[in-house]
Amino acid sequence: MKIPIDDKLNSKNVKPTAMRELVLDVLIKQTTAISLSDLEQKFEKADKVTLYRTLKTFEENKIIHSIDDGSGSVKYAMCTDTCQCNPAELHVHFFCTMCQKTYCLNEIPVPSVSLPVNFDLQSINMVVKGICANCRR
Amino acid sequence: MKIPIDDKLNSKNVKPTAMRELVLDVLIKQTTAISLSDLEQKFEKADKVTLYRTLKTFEENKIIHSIDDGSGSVKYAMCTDTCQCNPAELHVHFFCTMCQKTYCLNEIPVPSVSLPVNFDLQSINMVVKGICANCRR
DNA sequence: AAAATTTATGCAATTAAGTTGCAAAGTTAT
DNA sequence: ATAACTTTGCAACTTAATTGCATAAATTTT
Ligand SMILES: [Mn+2]
Ligand SMILES: [Mn+2]
Ligand SMILES: [Zn+2]
Ligand SMILES: [Zn+2]
Repeated sequence: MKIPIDDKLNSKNVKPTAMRELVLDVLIKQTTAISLSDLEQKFEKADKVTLYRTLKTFEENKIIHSIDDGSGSVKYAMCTDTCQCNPAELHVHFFCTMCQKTYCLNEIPVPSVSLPVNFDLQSINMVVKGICANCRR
Repeated sequence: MKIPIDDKLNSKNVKPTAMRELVLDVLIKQTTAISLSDLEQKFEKADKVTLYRTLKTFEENKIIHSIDDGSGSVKYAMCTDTCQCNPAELHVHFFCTMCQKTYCLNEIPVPSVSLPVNFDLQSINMVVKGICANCRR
């Protein structure tokens, strides 16, 4: 199949199967994060569980990251090329209450917060809700 | 029943039924946020749906606020006396990955973020994950 | 006070997301 | 070619959240 897609998979040590190529192709083309059921609807006949496991595999291998945007279903989006998914490089996510789309605001890092004494930070999830630029106009 | 509890309910225009008094009493005593099923387990024989609707009523009337801490079940905690639940007074929440408890960090306001142009902010959910002071020692 | 109306509660059932078990199909190594 | 391992597809299950509806309780009207 397409060379850059296989390259991506190989570089993340994920074996490029037909299914994975198709899923990664869909993911790369997204401008906003998608859920498992969004993904399911992009295929005529693909099993939800296979898609589910494909997403899990991609996530484990840092091809994508998952986003809990509070909408009730977890969304997934591509990691940036340099992303190591560590706490220091977390970015803010934006959920549009009008179009229900979830955006990675890759340019906007999660601000640091000072916790009460003896509270240890592991990670932060920051989701801004509002109206996106597309819906705004 | 207890006067202060009924006062609280009345002040928020929620009719003080026996069930609501019991539920509010439990909520007031919590030091960390609790889920519907946590609440259910605090009663011998109480219907989950009644508890569910009680929480919804409390939330609508700003007696409590709900917290999506990413644990899979929504948590609830008392609003502060002065809370109007508007975006300006949102606070950070902390989820301990060891004891699974969710804390309201009422003293820590959610930091403001500057969004891309034409993105309108409605609210922010900021959940910090880590180890709490109790588990730390 | 009785009747009518509204509100709250309890039980059954449903929805939807996420997840697991297992067997069949496909792939890679010997 | 055989064995070992990986991936896929289907069925089934789990859990949180939610709805419908009938009964019970409280409030209002007559
Ligand atoms: Mn993202
Ligand atoms: Mn809180
Ligand atoms: Zn939008
Ligand atoms: Zn803890």
